[in-house]
Amino acid sequence: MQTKLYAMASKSSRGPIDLPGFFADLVRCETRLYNALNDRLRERHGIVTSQFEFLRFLRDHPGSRVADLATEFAIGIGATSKGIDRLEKQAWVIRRTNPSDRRSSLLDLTATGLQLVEAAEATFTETLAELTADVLGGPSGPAAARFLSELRSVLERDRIGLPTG
Amino acid sequence: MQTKLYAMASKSSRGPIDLPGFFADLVRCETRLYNALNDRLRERHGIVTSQFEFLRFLRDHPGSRVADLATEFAIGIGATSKGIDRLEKQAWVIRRTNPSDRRSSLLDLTATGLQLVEAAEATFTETLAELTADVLGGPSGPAAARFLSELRSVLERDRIGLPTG
DNA sequence: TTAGTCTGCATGCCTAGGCATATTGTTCCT
DNA sequence: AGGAACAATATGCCTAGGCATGCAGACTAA
Repeated sequence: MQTKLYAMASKSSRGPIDLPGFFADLVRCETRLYNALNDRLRERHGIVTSQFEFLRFLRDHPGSRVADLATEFAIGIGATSKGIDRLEKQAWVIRRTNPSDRRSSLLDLTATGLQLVEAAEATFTETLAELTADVLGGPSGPAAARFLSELRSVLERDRIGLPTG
Repeated sequence: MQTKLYAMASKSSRGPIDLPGFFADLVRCETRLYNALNDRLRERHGIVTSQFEFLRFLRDHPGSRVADLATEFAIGIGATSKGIDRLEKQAWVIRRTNPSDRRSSLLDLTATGLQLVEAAEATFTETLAELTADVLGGPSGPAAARFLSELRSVLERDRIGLPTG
C-alpha cells in the first residue's frame, strides 16, 4: 500500500514538522482507533464510542447541561440534544429541570447508566491498550501526549472548530 | 470549563501514559482541526476537508481505484464510491474503465480538479500552520509526529478499524 | 409591568457514511 | 467450454450530525 510512503516520509523528517503529514497521521489514527473501539463497545455493551464518551463525561461531570457536552465534544447543540434523547430513551440518562433556569435541564446518569459506563470503561481501556501496545513502549509516547494536550488546550482557549448549531 | 482539568491531568502525568486521556485529546484535536479546516476550505474553495483529501490523494496516486481510497481513509467502499460520484459530478475527477479489470475504474483528476487541489492545498497548509502555531514551536512536536506515524503504520499493518462495506 | 431582546434547547430538513444487497466481471476447476 | 465461487463497486435503506428555525424562559430598560 502506497500509504506507507507517507508515513515513512514524515517519520524520517528531521527539520520542522511536516504539518500536512502530521495531520494525515492524526486523522488516520483517530479514525481507525475510533472504528475499532466502536466495534468492541457495540459487541460487548451495545453502545458506540461517542455514547461511551457522553456517559463517561456525565459520570465525571454530573449535572451538566446540553451545551456543556456540545462544547466538550465540539459538536452542535442539536446533535447533542438528539444524542441525549437516545441515551434517555435507554434510561441511561435523565433530564432534570434546572431549578435556576427552566429553559435548560441538568443531566445525570441513572443507576443503570452508571453501571454501563463502568463496564464499558473496562472494555474501552483494555481495547485501547491492546491497539496501541506496539508503540506505547516507544520513547515518543509521553511527548506525544504532552503535545496533544497542549494543542487541545490552545484550540479550546481560542474556541477553534466549534460547529454553528 | 471543566475540560481543562483533563488536559492538565494528562499533561503532568509522569509515569506511563494516561491512555484514555491521550485518546480524548487526540479525538478532540482532530475534531476541532477538521471543523476549522472545513470552514476555511468551504468558504474559499467550496469543498470540505474530506474532499480535499480525496483530491490530494488522487493527485499523488493517479489511477487509484475506489478500494484504494477506502483503505487509505479507513471508510467503507460504498461511502467512497458516493464521494467519488460527487467529485465526478463537479468534473474534478474522472472514472476511466480499468483495461485490465472491467469491474473497477481507474480514477484521475481532471485539469480543473488539479487546479482546485493546488489552490486548496495552499489554504489547507496555511490554515493548519495558523491553528497549530502556538504549539509547533514546542519541544514535543517531532516526537508527537514520530509517535503518530508509527501508530498509524501499526494500525494499517494489522488492518485495524476498517469498516465492513 | 411590559415590550424588546437574548439565551438554551428541541425539532425539521438535508447530507454523508455504515451496512446489506445487487450487478457485472473474473477466476478456478473440471 | 461451463458453472461455481469470488471480487469490485454501485445502490438502497438507515442512522447521526450540521445548520436553520421555533419556542419557552430569562433579562433589560423604560
